Amino acid sequence: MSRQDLTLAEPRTGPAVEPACCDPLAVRALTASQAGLIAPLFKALGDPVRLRLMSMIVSRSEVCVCDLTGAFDVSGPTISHHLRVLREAGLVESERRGTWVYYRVRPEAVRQLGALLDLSDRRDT
Amino acid sequence: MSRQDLTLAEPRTGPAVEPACCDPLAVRALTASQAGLIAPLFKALGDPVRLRLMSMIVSRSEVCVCDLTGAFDVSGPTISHHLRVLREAGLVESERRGTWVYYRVRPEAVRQLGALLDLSDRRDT
DNA sequence: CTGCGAATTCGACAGCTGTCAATATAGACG
DNA sequence: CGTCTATATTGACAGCTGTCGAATTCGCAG
Repeated sequence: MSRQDLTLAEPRTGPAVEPACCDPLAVRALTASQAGLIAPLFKALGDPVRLRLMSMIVSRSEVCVCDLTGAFDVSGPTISHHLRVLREAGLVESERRGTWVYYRVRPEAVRQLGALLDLSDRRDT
Repeated sequence: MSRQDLTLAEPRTGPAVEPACCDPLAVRALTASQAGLIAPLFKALGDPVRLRLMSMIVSRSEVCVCDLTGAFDVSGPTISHHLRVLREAGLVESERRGTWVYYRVRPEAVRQLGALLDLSDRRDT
């Protein structure tokens, strides 16, 4: 195995996933352990509200929650819930500054997923 | 909007998503319609069994179902179910050849997701 | 301390999802 | 035809998920 052989041994404390995990899917199939670590990240992106939240956070450097809640048809608590899912997946992080809370993307996490989907070194097609 | 302004008007018949949809998340946030089209693709990858199935299919040119079922702890019908989810999301396609069924990746779909996660032209970080 | 606005947490509930066993379908081969 | 094998579909069920309103926490300004 190439970079790291995630044995899933040590109980992780940090946010869900290491910066570099696996070769692109095109290069080498995932082990069950690897899939178990990475699937939750895709799952977190698998809801339209969360995907759009994510896109709003990624496309800016930092976003105040107060700017997010207005952009959706769902309630404040629901936005909070989705932000929590993204945060616990390790895709974003938040910081309170006074009254407001700001969200930022965790670029390593996004890059990891992007790298996984890279088809450039596929055997064919 | 850059390439295509998905109005979600016409009732789609084909597999869920057009080859090119949106700018990378880093460039421009998704509209609700765009998010509604793309989130199901991420959702399909958001299960460990499906992610691993996907990785096995992508990393080969073509895979027989008979080679997939043995690699998991779950039953045959469950594998069939997950393959269906991947197929209906438009991530893979299948072809029957005699007794066996072969699955192939749909590279456009994977590339679309990968492009979405590209952070290279972000404003900062 | 009191009150206020921003954000989160709690509790509830309808609907979805992953799983299996049982059944069905589709070719291949006599 | 009839049977064997490979996949898929069906039906059922426990557990998860997205949503809301109500209650809570956290800073800040009086």
